[in-house]
Amino acid sequence: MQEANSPRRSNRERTEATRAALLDAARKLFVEKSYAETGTPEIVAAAGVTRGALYHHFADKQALLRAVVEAESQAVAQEIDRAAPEALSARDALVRGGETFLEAMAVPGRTRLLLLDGPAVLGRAAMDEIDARHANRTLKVGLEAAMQAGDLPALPLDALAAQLGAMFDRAALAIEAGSPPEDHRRVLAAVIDALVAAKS
Amino acid sequence: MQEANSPRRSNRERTEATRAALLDAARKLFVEKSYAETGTPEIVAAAGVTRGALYHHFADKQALLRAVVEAESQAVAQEIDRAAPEALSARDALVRGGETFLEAMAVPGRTRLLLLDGPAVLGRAAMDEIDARHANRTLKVGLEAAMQAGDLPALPLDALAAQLGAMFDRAALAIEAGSPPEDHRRVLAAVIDALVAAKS
DNA sequence: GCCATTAACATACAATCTGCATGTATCTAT
DNA sequence: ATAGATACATGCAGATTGTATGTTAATGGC
Repeated sequence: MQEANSPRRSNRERTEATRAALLDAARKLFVEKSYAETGTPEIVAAAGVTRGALYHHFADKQALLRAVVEAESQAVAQEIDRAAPEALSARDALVRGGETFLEAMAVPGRTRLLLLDGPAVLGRAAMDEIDARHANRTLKVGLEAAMQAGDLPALPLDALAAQLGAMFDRAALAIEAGSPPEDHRRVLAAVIDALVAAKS
Repeated sequence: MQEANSPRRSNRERTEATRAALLDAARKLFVEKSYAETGTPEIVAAAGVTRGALYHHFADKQALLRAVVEAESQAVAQEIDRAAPEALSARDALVRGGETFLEAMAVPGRTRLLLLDGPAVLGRAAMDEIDARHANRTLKVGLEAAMQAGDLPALPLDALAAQLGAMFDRAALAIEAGSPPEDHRRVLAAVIDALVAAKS
């Protein structure tokens, strides 16, 4: 038997603690100064481990970013799922989901991680794959439901989800840059309403 | 008197030739392997100059990317301007401008330079400033004309231009990634048509 | 036409950084 | 209890960036 602090920790505990410390430190620094301007020595110092630990748990610096991005993307989707009120009109569900997305993306650093460094470092394809399992999935589900309910015109689902998703992304980016949030929300709602009205 | 080739060139000639060689080489390599994975030694080798010349003409590697991006952005806007048919309905002008934009962005490397590495390395604010003088300017002009003609609902112009621009950007990216171009063009046109129909 | 100045490079150097290879302590399974 | 795997720590090699210093070629007065 040992005290609860450092000695005698199981391998699983050690791994989890180290990975968490690395992810936290990396997230903080990537957000503060960008991925490219953050060195691994700085990350491990902030995490209180050595570079050896970093390269034991992650193949390279890029894999560390991938893990950070994955977690962040998942967190955003979770907030959207949690806020889903279930019984709304297709239109309201889409607008409501969009609002929640913008709120979730207002968490400091998320726009940089998910919309700038992520795509540039990991590539568009990798980001699409991640997004398809998270935020963009929620959007696609909403669009599909609306379309089948006849509330939206029949359009290619993937293309529509991609482009509407891009609008939301851009709105989140612009808002963080100081653009009036109300303007962007109005435009988003107007586009959704226009599409719903065009359901011919 | 000297022969026309290398000796006895004016300073202006030397500068222009060197800068052009560096920009060409940098563009080629940034597109092939991304900004981050291209080293300055490789760039200057391809350009046939030394790193001294590079750092004489550009403050740093980032400034070189900025120059490449600036030129690329200008080229896209120029193609759009050139293709503008002047006397069309607001709706047709927007759709036509969008088509031209997608064609221009199909030039290899443009999506990477303008939509991935540019924003990540130079920052969103810097890219917005560049875009505001080029492609996004043409979009904004088109939207403003349509709005004043009463063909579009009154919406915040900057936000609308930003978000529609994001849709076009995303379409360009998706098309390059292999997504069916026709799907994206249909969605783009559907959104524009829906907005025009909602002009009330 | 000469000379001082400046522009346009070339070269060498210092500081980092990344990824890997090697070494060591700590679990874990048998 | 011991063999082997896991989780690190440390040191190294190669490469990269930006700068400082040196050199050559053009330019602008006199």
